[in-house]
Amino acid sequence: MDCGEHRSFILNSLTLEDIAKKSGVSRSTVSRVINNHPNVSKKVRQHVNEVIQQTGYQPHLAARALVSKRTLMCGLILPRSINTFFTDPYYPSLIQGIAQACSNQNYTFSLFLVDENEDEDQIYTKVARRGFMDGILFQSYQSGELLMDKLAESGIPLVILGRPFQNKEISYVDIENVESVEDAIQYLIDKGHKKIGTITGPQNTAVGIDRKKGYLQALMKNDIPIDNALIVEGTFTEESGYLGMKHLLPSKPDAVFAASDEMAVGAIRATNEAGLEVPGDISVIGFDDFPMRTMVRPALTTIHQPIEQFCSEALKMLIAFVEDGSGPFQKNILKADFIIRDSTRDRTK
Amino acid sequence: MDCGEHRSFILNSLTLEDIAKKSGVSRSTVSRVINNHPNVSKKVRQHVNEVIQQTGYQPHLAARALVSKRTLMCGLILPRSINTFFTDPYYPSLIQGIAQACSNQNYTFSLFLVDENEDEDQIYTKVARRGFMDGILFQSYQSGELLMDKLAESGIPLVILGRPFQNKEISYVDIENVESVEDAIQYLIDKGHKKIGTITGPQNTAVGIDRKKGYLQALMKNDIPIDNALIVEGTFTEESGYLGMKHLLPSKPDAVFAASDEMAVGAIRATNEAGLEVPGDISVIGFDDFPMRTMVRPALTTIHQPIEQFCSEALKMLIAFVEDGSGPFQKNILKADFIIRDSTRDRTK
DNA sequence: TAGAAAATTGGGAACGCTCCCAATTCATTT
DNA sequence: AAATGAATTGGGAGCGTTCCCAATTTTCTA
Repeated sequence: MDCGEHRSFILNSLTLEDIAKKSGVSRSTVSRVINNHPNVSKKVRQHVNEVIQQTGYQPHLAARALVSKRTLMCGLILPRSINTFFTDPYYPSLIQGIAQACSNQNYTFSLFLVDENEDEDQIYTKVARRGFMDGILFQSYQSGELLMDKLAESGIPLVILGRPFQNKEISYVDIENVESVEDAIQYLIDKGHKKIGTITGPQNTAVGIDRKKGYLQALMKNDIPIDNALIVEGTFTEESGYLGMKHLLPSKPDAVFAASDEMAVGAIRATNEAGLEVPGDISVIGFDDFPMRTMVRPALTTIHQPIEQFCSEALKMLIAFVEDGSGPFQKNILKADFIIRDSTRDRTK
Repeated sequence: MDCGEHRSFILNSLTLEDIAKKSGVSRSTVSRVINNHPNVSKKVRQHVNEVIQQTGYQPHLAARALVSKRTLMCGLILPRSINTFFTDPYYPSLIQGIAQACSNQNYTFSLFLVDENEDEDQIYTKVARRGFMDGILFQSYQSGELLMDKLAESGIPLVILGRPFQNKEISYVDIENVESVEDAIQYLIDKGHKKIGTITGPQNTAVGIDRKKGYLQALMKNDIPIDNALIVEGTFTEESGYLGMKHLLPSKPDAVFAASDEMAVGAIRATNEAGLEVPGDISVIGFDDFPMRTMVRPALTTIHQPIEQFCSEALKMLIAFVEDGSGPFQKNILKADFIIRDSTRDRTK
């Protein structure tokens, strides 16, 4: 009778009923044990747990999802444009952060890379199917606005990563791009810098736009005229920072804010190649402070992007929507700290 | 009666039965239409399709999975070590490739980033749950062998990306690392290079080991003594290529094979900084040929990693296992072509 | 045009779980 | 010791599909 006793873990396909029989209780009781429902006597609970342990039983997720209307899975939608996805450490960082957050919350995430000009309907139907994803995390990107609207309209729990482009009533999480850059530029001004340049991010990204805005606002608040020769657009890559700085050097800036650390590193290289020193001749500030760029010399003064917190906040928001229904529009803006290291110096003394 | 006609797409939760009623046929017939079963009359099929279209009906995936025992989802397991995940363009490329392959095959993939020293049991139970993933793609990495064995043992369809470390009977797909590097080194020898150095990949990775092996074998076949001063270990990053080349330069190599394009780029930078030219003074060969590193000057002679094909082969293999059961151990080794560009030159004339 | 064969259709059962409610057991009170 | 109430337990129904088989309709053949 008990011929299956010798732990056949292989392709385990026990059901609740099997466990029930093995432990001499009912299916319902086993279910209660598994889901930690209170109304089970200590003795029974322990015994059932032992049986579960030794059989290696695992509830069938599809069956569970069918009745509970919850899959504990969420989708992460990212644009798949070659240049950003590979060269910008932001995406790997984001993926890592979301993976970590999901792991913490016992969620699983599926990654959807959408071509910027892919058919919206197609990806929409792929993502928003019933009994599939509990909710969607959606990286904001310019050409994704239509898809974003469509998803929002469908009623599936949705949280946007980074602010949407058009101002709309879809909940999102973002960081203080404008304010933090303003702080950084103000710091440069306070420390006696007179010609502050910037290598911006791409102006078709929200962060690219916002960080430039922070730069401009700081200058304006201090009545410093905007000099277009001190502004150049980059693509967040080291290479573009290098080229951007080469472009800026003839205008003789005494400080440059690069909208990413990668670009800052490139900018420093260009500066050195021109026979100038950082921070001796030019102060350089970056943005991101991701772990892998911390061992640059000189250590970068930069703005810390709280990516881990960003991801966990986003997921928490999403899970709240899943559990309580998408409430009213919410935004969650995280502080980004300005961190002073060795690539800037005080020019007032 | 027909009060729901005005397309309430929002939170669509129609069932097969609803569609059946609306189209005046039975649930079974609608199911046949949806799954393209042959036995449905043309007229009925068209009518049902219309109803499906205008209601926006989508089958409930959990319900479907419950009976069909298939979720059309697969897991991709990658190690989450900071340095490789962020700095090596291989991982983004792989993720992109798998995403593309899955999209083509109508699969969805979930990404699992596992800490190198995470509890195997925990991640195992996360991944190998019933009614969850149809199969698993598993990036080979040294400390992942235990988890890999465990998954293999569980009977879940499994394909390893890159060869396992210990030779075992688990199906995998790989590229010809050894052979392709041998070809490249042979080319250098044929073109009159006398002192060929290498910047290897990390020797705790299979590709790092294999590419070094290719280098060594080529030298041995040509009776060229191995000079340890001409061998240095890198980490696949540009920085490590730069440092590696600095280390090699005192030995005056006339050619260097770097186990990744990133390292090759760093090596060229170090060469130039030392006042030497590529390929004038030193020939440099890379490995990867990923799209984002093609605009380097001089254009890199390199070995093309067929990442797209690699991913699609892996997924095809996995799907075959899902459909027909994991057959006997298989390996699928893809050719990696040697591509001659401008970073090497002929020294025989 | 009857009868047989083929094509189409409908409904029951099952997948493995959760949830509800009724039944049972146990502890408590008078 | 009986009555009351609380804690525990078991079983039915249902989640939305697919699959099987029987029933019905259509088409074909003699």
